[in-house]
Amino acid sequence: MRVRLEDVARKAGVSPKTVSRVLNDEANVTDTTRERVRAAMEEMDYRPHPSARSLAGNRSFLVAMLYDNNDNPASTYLAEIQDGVLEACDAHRYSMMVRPLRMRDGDFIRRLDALISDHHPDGVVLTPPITDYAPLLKRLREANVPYASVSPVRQAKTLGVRMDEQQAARAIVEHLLALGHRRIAHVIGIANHGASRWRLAGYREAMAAAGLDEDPALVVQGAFTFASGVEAARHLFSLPDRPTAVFAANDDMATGVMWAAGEYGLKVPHDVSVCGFDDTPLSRQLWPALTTVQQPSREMGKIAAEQLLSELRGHGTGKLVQIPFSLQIRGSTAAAP
Amino acid sequence: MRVRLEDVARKAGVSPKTVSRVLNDEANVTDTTRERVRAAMEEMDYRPHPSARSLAGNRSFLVAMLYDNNDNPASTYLAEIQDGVLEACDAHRYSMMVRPLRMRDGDFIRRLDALISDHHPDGVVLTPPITDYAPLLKRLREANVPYASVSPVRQAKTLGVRMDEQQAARAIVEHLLALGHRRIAHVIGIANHGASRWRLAGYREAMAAAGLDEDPALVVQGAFTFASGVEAARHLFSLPDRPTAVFAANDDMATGVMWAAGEYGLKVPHDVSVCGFDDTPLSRQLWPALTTVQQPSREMGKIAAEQLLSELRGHGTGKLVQIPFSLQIRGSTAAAP
DNA sequence: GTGAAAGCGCTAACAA
DNA sequence: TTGTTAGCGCTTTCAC
Repeated sequence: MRVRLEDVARKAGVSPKTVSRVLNDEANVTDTTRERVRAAMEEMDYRPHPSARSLAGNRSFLVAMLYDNNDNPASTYLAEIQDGVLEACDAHRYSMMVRPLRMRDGDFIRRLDALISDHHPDGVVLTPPITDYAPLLKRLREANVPYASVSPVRQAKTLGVRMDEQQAARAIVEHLLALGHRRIAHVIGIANHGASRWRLAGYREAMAAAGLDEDPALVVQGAFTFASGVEAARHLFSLPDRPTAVFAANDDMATGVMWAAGEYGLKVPHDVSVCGFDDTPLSRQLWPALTTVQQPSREMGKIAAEQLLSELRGHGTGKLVQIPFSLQIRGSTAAAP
Repeated sequence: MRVRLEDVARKAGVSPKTVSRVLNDEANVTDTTRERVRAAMEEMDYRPHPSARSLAGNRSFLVAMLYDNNDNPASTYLAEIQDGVLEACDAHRYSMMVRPLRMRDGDFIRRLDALISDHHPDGVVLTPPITDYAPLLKRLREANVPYASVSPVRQAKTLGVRMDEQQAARAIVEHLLALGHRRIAHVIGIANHGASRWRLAGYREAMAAAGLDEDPALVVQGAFTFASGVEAARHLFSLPDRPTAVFAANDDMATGVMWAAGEYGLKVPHDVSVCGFDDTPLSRQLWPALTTVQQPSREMGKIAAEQLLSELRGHGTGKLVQIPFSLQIRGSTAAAP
């Protein structure tokens, strides 16, 4: 019925252990033997039994992707990362499982422990905002489970992938400045998220470089959600001297800003320019379409998983890869009125 | 280190086999013995090793969720289903893996076979549109892999969950009729998707019941994407006698219709009413917010997985569960001009 | 109702 | 460089 390693060994005229060596790319096999075994595997369409492998070898060939589905309004972001992680795992014949965890819940660590003792993942991929949740990282190190992160805040000794969000934010604000805007507002994301901090810092950097003093009334707190964008914008548009442009820390909030503009009878981009960050599918579907920063989430997930796998498989060592950003200039930004 | 079944047996003063019986809810254990074993498991925080279980027992305790990420523009839909499936699997201590497959690709079946022989899932959950892809179903039956579906077209002998989409579509068109609309257009989804057929049928049923003859010019083909909605609407709005309301077969297309309305200088809902189907997060973020049909995707994923699991675990038999729909009346629909 | 022995398919440790 | 032996943690089969 099922082709076993032993069957391949018999066919290739070697011992089971040698087949195992070939299967695991171990040393100490001559090239000719290796080839002979490979041919036999191919011919018999041999598929190693994952449970037998992990039981005997004490490794699971499993990568778990951890995320917080509470603090992530834009689930397309996670879906794209997941796609990328999956692609990388598939390519290396690892399997992947997904694990929602909520930082706000008291049983975060208990659930993490359950994951580890139930499934024994060889490593995990962390997504914002849990990339920097200290109790999590501590527990992973104690349990000796390697991890790679997408957009981690602390970057020393961390594997994964990042983008220079601060530079990207600065660039998009400079785009507004170049259009002649001077009263530029910013809607901040959830406090303590790395993304919020970087994007705010980029905004400040651009404004300062243009010689503009920060008007505290123009910097308002949001929470990455559409509703928080609406609320923030209502505040901004009620100001006696309202902004001519709003840079929201993500696309969902930018959408909320555009909604609020409608409520106040302001035309985008004629009366007010609006831009966001992320380049979610939504941003292209709005009218006018949203100027934003492209984040290649899928690619980032793939890279993070690859770094983890290269760490696990011992080929050299995983790194923290930095990828470039790109601005998507669309209809929601125009010259200052 | 790790607590094994044998350790539990020793503590409870029984044989390993008896612990195994308790673990698997088998018969032939007295209640007192069962209780004693349970207590020992609890006390030692025993976690069975999944690989050992599946190697010895020839089952994987694994459910795979299959989807086509090609034909699914709204990935939040899949993400929500996934969340529900995961919840159900967790509750029954099954693990879940996700598997993108593309009907358009030639290697669909090869990739399915790879999934089966690599991971041996005990069952799979199917999502639209692959719920009715004949070669897939055939292969699953041959390989003896049970499946449950979300919104399958063929419903005889199928496990899973469904909603009466035709009635829902009829209801939303009746809402437009009640507002005084008579020239109501419909934008169809991808041909052959069950969703497209049901929603079109509901539209026709409502129009016919209102005594209105179908105007073929008002029924146009789309493809579930934003862009296809724009294109369809441009055609409709160019008509000499344009519709006063448009029912698009999903929210993404409805968004495209709203975009096109802007291009033609038409105000929604003043000049034209627009409604969709699905109640994606997007639908609440538009301005005006979209009238649509709520589909509880997460719940549907959970129910489908539960039906599969109840089939797998032999507790009675899985069924095809029908769940109710609900209309979300928002700002994009109003009285006919 | 319960237990003893054998073995699932693979790899670790050691030997040759 | 290659093979042998033992065993991973559980379930099966079959005996009691």
